Amino acid sequence: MIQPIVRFAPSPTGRLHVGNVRTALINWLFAKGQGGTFILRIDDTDVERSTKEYEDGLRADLSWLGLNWDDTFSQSDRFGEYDAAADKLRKMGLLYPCYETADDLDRKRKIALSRGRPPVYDRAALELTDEGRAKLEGGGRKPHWRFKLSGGRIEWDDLVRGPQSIDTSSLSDPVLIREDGSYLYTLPSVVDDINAKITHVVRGEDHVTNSGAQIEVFKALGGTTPTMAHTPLLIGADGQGLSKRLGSLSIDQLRAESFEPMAIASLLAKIGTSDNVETRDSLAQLAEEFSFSKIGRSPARFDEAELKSLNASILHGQSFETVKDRLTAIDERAATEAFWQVIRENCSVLADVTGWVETVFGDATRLVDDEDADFIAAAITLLPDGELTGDSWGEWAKALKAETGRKGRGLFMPLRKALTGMEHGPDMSALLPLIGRDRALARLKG
RNA sequence: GGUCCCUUCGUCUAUCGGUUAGGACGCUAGGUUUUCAACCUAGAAAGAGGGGUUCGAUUCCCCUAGGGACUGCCA
Repeated sequence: MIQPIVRFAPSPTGRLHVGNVRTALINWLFAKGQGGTFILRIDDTDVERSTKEYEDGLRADLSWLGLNWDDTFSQSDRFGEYDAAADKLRKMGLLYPCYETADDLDRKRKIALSRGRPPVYDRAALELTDEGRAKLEGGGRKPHWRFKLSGGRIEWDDLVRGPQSIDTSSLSDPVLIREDGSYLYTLPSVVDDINAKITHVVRGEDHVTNSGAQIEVFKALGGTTPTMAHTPLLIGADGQGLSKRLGSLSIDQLRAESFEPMAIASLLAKIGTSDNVETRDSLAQLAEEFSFSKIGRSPARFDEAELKSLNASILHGQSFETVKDRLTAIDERAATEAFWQVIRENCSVLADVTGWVETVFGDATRLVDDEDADFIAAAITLLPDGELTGDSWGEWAKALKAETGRKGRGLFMPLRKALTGMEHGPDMSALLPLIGRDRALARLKG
């Protein structure tokens, strides 16, 4: 098999969100699993909405996830190529000028809809005479340009959806060039795919009908049509489309919330597939397991709770060395091996350490029930002398048991609450040395 | 309105006409741990509804319902 060449082609008009990233990830996993090439193409033909900041942001997001690209380029550098392709289509009679305004088109659509007809462009511009066109242009009107669809059926074998057949007569001729002369993504995308020798176009199923039209453009330009794969879209935990809640699911925000890249990658790679949703250590591992045949046809559910639990399991296996720098960034006091070993089991995201820093080193709120007051008083006098060690907790509990007759939960829970202000948390025998003698006494005394 | 896609435990899914409908996560209970977590064991938990075809339908066909996508001078 030839090695695949794929591309991920975001528009720098916003930050990457989980839906985008899933497409990027699937492209990457497929390419890398086959020893292929992953190209990052910046679709910035819409100069109005595209910004350098978003472009930088999207590169940062991909890099953070480990989705490195073998090659990258921007469409804004390639307008000459698109001009040449447009000329070629014009000469073939497949690109024709239209003079309707956006309002005109909107009105036509509404009328068609109200009559129960499909809102497809009526090709009125094709009826225009040379004189008619000259008159419009004389009046200062500039055309936008549409690609003339064949009207026949377009068929392809989709790697995810199987055999596809789209009737182009039910589609509007796509606008390739805006009135202001700028390109919509349809033509540049095809030109670049041909030029970069893209073998597989892998994107969300919201592009299925686009693919139908684009296949005709591929054929018109004499390029080989890439193999298509359209993956089902993501939906939220509530079963609704994700698009409505993009903001809360942007990659930079998940990063800010201190999620692990591999938790995100694992979840996005596994949901909607026949594999179990579990974490993997590396993208390479995910790539090895990737196959289009494992991807189902119904929408994949992205659940933040599931992400959190995957994240926790990654964190629990993380060595101190791998998180040391990030711990230091959160709080110097958290950056010790002993501290990390004790509290990591109680963190689902790394940012949770903040709470444990407070519990261990800060001002933990003392919690003592009235009926335990005497018991705590006894505990103060029986706290082992000298520096507290891993054995101190056991000795202390033993002494208290002998003194007060308490045992089990009634013995240790009042101590835990008095020392940490909580009913749960890491192992007390490990926690006690970290809290230290001075703070322990201060908290017991209140 | 039209076109396309989808519907199996709470969730992600397996099943290529005959199965006690399997697994994973989650959940519940017990064990273990002097908390929580982790771990071990056990358990509850599913074919959207209605018609066909067939000796037999989760599986094939049709209808209905529900969900998703597209129907842009967005990508």
